[in-house]
Amino acid sequence: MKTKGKATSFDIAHYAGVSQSTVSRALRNSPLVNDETRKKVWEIANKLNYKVDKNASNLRTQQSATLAILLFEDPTGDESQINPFFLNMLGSITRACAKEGYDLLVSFQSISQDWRAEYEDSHRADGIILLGYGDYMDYQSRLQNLLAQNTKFVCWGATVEGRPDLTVSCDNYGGGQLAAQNFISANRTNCVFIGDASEHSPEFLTRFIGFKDTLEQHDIALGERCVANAISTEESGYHATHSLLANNVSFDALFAASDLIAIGAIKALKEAGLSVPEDVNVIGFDNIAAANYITPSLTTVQQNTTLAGQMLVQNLLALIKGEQITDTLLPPKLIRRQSTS
Amino acid sequence: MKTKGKATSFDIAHYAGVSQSTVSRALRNSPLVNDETRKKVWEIANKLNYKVDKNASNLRTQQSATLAILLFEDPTGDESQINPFFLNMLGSITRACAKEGYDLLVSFQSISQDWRAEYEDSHRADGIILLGYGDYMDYQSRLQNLLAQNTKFVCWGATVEGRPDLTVSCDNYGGGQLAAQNFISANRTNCVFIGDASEHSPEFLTRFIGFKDTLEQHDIALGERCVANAISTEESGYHATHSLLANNVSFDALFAASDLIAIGAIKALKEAGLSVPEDVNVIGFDNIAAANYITPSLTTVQQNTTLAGQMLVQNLLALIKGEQITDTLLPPKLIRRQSTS
DNA sequence: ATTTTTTTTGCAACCAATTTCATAAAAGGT
DNA sequence: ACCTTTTATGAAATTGGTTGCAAAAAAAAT
Repeated sequence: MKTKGKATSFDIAHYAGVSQSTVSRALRNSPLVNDETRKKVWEIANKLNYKVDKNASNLRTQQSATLAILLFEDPTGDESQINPFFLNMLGSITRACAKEGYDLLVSFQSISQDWRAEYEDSHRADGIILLGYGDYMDYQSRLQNLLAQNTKFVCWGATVEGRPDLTVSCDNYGGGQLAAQNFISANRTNCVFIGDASEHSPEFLTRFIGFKDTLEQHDIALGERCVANAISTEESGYHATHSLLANNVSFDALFAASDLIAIGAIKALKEAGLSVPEDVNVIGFDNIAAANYITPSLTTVQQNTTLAGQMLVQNLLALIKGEQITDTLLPPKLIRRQSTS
Repeated sequence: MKTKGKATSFDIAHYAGVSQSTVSRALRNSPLVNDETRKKVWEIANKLNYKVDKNASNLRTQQSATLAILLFEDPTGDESQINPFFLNMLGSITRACAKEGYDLLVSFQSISQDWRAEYEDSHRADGIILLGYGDYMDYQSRLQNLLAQNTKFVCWGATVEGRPDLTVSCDNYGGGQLAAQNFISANRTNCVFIGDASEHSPEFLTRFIGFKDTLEQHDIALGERCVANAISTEESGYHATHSLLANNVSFDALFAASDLIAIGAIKALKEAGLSVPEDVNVIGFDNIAAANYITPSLTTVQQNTTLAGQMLVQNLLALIKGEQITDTLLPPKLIRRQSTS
């Protein structure tokens, strides 16, 4: 009982003495087949180590049971280092896909590169998840491609007014509030923000606004000089903080738009002879693994990556099914550690 | 010039005034078509946003242009935390696949679970990459499935004598040597090893043997009591070190089988009032991101994940092509940081 | 026993490409 | 001008399933 090459449904049909259509139905547990027949077919299929050919099946049904994830890398140079936050997301998305019975096609994209692959993948997968798209301005224009193709996709990122795509994001505004509240209750009112607070990085911008609004509600001002531009890397955080200090901006509380920035900032502070948290309280954003390992350990606004992955997949699947869905906002959570007093 | 639904090669054929076969040839740049015709077909294909249907193409050619990676998770409980080393590998494998024009199908497996997916995937992909298989004894028996099916696969792990699968691995023995040499030249001869030094974890075992052999070549003994069993988690490293100290084993140098173990070990040492590196020198293995962030920063044996990913993919592709290939050993490199003097 | 209804089954079309084989067109040789 | 070779093209088979439709078999109703 062994066929050369892989067994096909025809082989099973032959051994079971039924037609190939019946085999197909039996294996998909269609109610149209007799229980006895079904059992016999299944037995033979198992014996032959038979598996449905996905290509044939997908071709016929015009589905792929596959989602694609496009991970845009920060242009940090070092090839092998991916933003750990995205790596976590990748893990949870993979799991969420598996749970739903979907395969996940992973591809990494250089942000600078032309978006060919995202387009290619749109033909291999039922839907796409976009992660870490870099500069929002570039992203926005490229979005048009996907929209024009009527590709189903969801995106991890800020919920921007009038944005044409469907997003899942952390409540960045709320996260900024949490940070501000923490500083206020610790009586640290001399605050700075490190991160790109412009429309180029809507997530950072939203965090900043939540932070700023909350401070202002307590009559604390955040001057222009108290915002230092930085992208989400340790180096960038280091340099931004460094130049802030070099400009004689004095502060006792620092809110970084991401943990990587915060780690760089702490390094700069230490080098300047300032101690954390005594001289400066520091709060980051993301809760990457390193946040718990550095000294002092980093207080940070945690994004629930497990939930995020699930929601991205769930929403995408709903979108594919044609259901009407809306943007999703996930609750942030402040993780208190040593970098705040 | 717009068809309902996705454009097919027939649509292009129609607009170009040629047959569908010619379209297929033209798009694959077959030498059988006239340059003029080819150009015309390409133009129309571009205009129609046409992409070859992978399902149809793969079905016909009986290939998938896809590799699958099976990531076995450590049974650590916390769902969302994946061993960061493997996450890095995932990143570099993804890149290597992209470079070779292959898609990568990712799936996570609970080690305890029955290996169904690996089998399933063997039908969707041309080959499989296995990563982090947990207990080697269990793994070995399950390997038979893959071998029986004549599935093409490569594995990241120790090169074990008589092992039936093809592996790519770091030179674990050499890594152990590096650690020992470092201790010796720092005149630290009271060494311990933390990690499962048994055939259940061949990688760890090999690191241990390289370590031990080198010490013995310098007439330094490593007693039984100086090896504490641990799996690759921070907690496990913490507890192993803790019990070593509780048993009054004294030492001035500690080699951990992985960075996570080392991080846990350092925590235990600190709690016991021992300082690193003054009282105890510590060396880890892997060079995960956290190794650079902890205090003191961790001296460690780096595994080149970028190269590892490339070799895994390259070897697997060679295997698929039917080429004769052999196990690959990658050179380790000692990264000196603060945890050694 | 006969008709009606229900349950199972098989035939054949279909999905979108690749590829073999036959043939038409163009080029080359004498 | 005629035959041979080369080049370019199309018709049709093929890949392995899924599914609409028709028909056969079994069960139920009269």
